[in-house]
This record gives sequence, structure tokens and C-alpha cells, in this order.
Amino acid sequence: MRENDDRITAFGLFSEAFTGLTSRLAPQLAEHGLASVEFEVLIRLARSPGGQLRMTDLSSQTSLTTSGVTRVVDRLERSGLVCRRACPTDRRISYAAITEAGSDRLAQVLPGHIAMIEQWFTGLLDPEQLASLVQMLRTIRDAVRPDAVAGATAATP
Amino acid sequence: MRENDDRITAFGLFSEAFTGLTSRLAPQLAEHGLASVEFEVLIRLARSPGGQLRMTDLSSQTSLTTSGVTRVVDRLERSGLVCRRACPTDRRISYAAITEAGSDRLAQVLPGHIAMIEQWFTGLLDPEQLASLVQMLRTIRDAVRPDAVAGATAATP
DNA sequence: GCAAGATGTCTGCTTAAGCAACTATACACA
DNA sequence: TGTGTATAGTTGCTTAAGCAGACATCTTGC
Repeated sequence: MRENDDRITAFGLFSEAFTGLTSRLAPQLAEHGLASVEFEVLIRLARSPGGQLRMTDLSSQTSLTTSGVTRVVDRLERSGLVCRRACPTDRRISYAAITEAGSDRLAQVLPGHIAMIEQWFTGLLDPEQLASLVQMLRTIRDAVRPDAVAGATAATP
Repeated sequence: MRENDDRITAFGLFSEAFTGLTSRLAPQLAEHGLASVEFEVLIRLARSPGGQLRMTDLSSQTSLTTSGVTRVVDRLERSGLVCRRACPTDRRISYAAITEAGSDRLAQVLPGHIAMIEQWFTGLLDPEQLASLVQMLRTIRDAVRPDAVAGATAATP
């Protein structure tokens, strides 16, 4: 019975835990008019220098293709939470930048969001467990997504 | 800067690790003509008593709504990997059952799939780490998805 | 035995995302 | 200087999934 292999089970748990977790978090975001992806984009912009990122960098930081990013940013721009900015030195590039309204929205959402994470994830584990989990997740993340930090530094060498 | 809260970071890593991992696994499944969801349905049917599950139970085991399950099973039925069976005692119920062809397909896919999991996930951690990770994932899963085992027993009491 | 509600599945409609093709711009090098 | 190639972003088309509603069947209370 290969379908009961331990590794399959481990991955299954990973999957169930993650999808279950996101389905617990999504409603709180939705209350503030945000889909999970939109929230992710906002927070990544907020964390980035100048509150902005190139479309391409957004796509490597998220699980979206560049086409997907175009459309999420379209939506967010329509709601006024993000705006596009031209790059002065390279006219192919456009930056997605978080707006004042975007930051405000984020500020409204974050406390509740953090509380939900605490309730359904971090709060279920004791501190050493959590620390070791984070370490393991980082290991996996670094392996499967070597480019997840694209755009974090001011300039790509 | 609330958006750099440790808990946000932990969840971010969870998300990046999981989505990155699935994007590494998907191509191998696709080589065998299966989307991730379809593979998940097949494997859950294979693990269930009689190789079958009620549509509703499939939906609580996966991250799909019943409507989503209807359509995945439609597709799998069209490819002959699954068939629907009527329930003799309750005519509302239909079971999705894995077919011979479905089991064969699973047998073709599994070795490679397990190898990918080993390469991108379990193989990155040493055994004690992995055991503790699985334990933590189980804790989270049980919290966020209390009904994830629906249909695992022969009859629901 | 029957009416009222609960449960299981499916369908119509809408939205989100991927792929591939397209345009515009930048860079390299002869 | 001009040509070819690489890069950035968007758009058309297709597919997958959710929601809400429809329908059939079962169960419960009387």
C-alpha cells in the first residue's frame, strides 16, 4: 500500500494544516474587503523599501505569475489601495506602490489577522516548538523558492 | 511596524513553503495527466474502505466545496479513473469510487511523487525534526479541520 | 400517514488565475 | 548606428472553483 507511505502522510498533513489554516484566516480578511492574495500583496508592498515593488518581483515573492500580478494590482488599484508608478530610469518597469489608503486598510486588518494566526497556529505550539517549526519551514522555503526574496534589496546586482 | 510581527512572518514562511512545495510537485503529477486536486481525490479514495467515499465526505476531506467535488469527480469520471455508485439504502447519496484504471494510474504516479516529496520536503530534515514537524502539523490540522476524517469509518454514528 | 424541515448532490453564473501571444523598451555588439 | 536578443508588462482565451439556488430524498414530530 504505497499510498500510506509516511512521506505521503507528512505531506498530506502539511496540506491539510495549511489549507485549513487559510480557510480560517480568510473570513477575517474578507470582512475588510480583502482576498488572501490581495492582503499578501499589500503586506509585501508595506514591507518593501519605499512601499513599492516591481511587478515581476511581486510575482516571484507570491505564488502568482506576472499575469496574475497584473490583475491583482488592477483590482487593488481600482479600490485605491495601490497605485502604479513609472520607473524613471527604465520605462519597461512599473512599480506597484501601496497608497495611504492601502496602509490604512492594512492597519485596520492586521490586529485581527494576527489574533487569528495566534488562535489557529502559533498559539497552539509552545515557544520552542514554534521556533523549531519556523526554522524547518525556512529550510524548506529556501529549497523550494530560491527567489522568494526578489526585490527585497534596493538594486539587483 | 506591525506587519513585521513574528507571527505574520511564521505564517508567511508556512505559506511560502507550502505553495513552493506544491509548485515543485505539480509538474510530476501533470506528466501523468493529473492536477493536484485530482491526485488528492484519487489517493483519498484509495485509502478509504471499499475505495469509495460519499461526495460530501470527499468535500470535507479536501479543501473543496461539494460543488467543487462534483466537478472534479466529473472530470475523473470522464477520464475513467473514478466512477459514481449509487447508495442502496439512501438514494440521495452517491459514492465516488476509484476504478481499476484509477488504481493503475495511482501506481504509476506514486513512486515519482514520493521521490519528489523526499527531495523537496522530508529529505531536507533529519528524522527527529521530521517527527516533531509531523506532530505539530497534526496539532494544527486537528484544530483547524476537525472534520478532516469524515467518512474514514464505515458508518457515521 | 403526512407535513415541515434537514440533507445530499448538481447546475448557472461569476470570478480568479494560468498560458501563450503581443508590445514596448533596454542592452550588447558588430 | 543599427540589428538582434532579452526583459517587463499586459491581454485574449480557457479552465477551475465558489456561491446561491434548485431538486430529490430522507427524517422527525405529530
